[in-house]
Amino acid sequence: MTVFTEKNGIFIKDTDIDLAKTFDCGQCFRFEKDEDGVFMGVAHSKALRLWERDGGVFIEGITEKEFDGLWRQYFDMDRDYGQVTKALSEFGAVAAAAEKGKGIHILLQDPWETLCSFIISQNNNIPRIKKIINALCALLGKELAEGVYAFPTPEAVVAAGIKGLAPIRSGFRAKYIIDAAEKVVGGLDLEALRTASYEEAIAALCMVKGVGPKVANCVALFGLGHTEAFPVDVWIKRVMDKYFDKDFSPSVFGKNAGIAQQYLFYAERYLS
DNA sequence: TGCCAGGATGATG
DNA sequence: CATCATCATGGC
Repeated sequence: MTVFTEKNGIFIKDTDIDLAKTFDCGQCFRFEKDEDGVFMGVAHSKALRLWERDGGVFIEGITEKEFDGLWRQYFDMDRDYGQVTKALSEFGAVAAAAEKGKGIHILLQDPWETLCSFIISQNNNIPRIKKIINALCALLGKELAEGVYAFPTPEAVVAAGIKGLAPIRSGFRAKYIIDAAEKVVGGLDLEALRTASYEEAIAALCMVKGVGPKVANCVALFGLGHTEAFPVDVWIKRVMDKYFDKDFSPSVFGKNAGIAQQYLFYAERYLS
């Protein structure tokens, strides 16, 4: 991967990232592609526009310094994803997952936003999840540009209260969102869970109402960077039982086990 | 343990 | 067109 500075942004050459799959694989709810192939969304309180071009990716309006300071980690550009797909492809039943998932990168998202988003995602479908999150941002988030809103701070959510959240129509999840916001404002240090063990992070996240092992696993993977975890006792077990041999061990994926998990999730709709 | 909590969506009758 | 099951679930 090489980064070049251009007139109004940076161009990343020699990367295997596929933006459509990365934004559409269920890890992220805030990016949309327009008819010209431009992806627009908000991450880490910045409005972003980017697109694929000449076998690489152009990101508008950022410098190389900003890329190295934040976006390189956000887009997980320094991992060898070839290793993940190679490991997956060695299991006959899920070789298709490796092929389908090729190009997915695991985004390192803001932990609070990730926690909130996956509380909203529980027992829910992607169109409605996106709708609720967009409504939440428009209601309580800072306006970054015309009609473009940052994800609201936990303080803003606490201030709104459960009645204040009524317009976003999150249903029974509103009380969980409030509890998460109160705990974060009250000192739950999500950043600190990045360096904690996966088990400690899960335990801490499950203290929040509405957060069980599945939601916690998503937050640990997408918001905290726990890419090494492949928890066989949550959702993934269903897929494993279906596609893997009984003696399969996720340890073959090493530090990329959590990423293999996401490839399977993305590909599962194509495996039958 | 089983039932319940929005509402969108796609399958089925 | 109506009805139903499902949803990366958790709480009580």
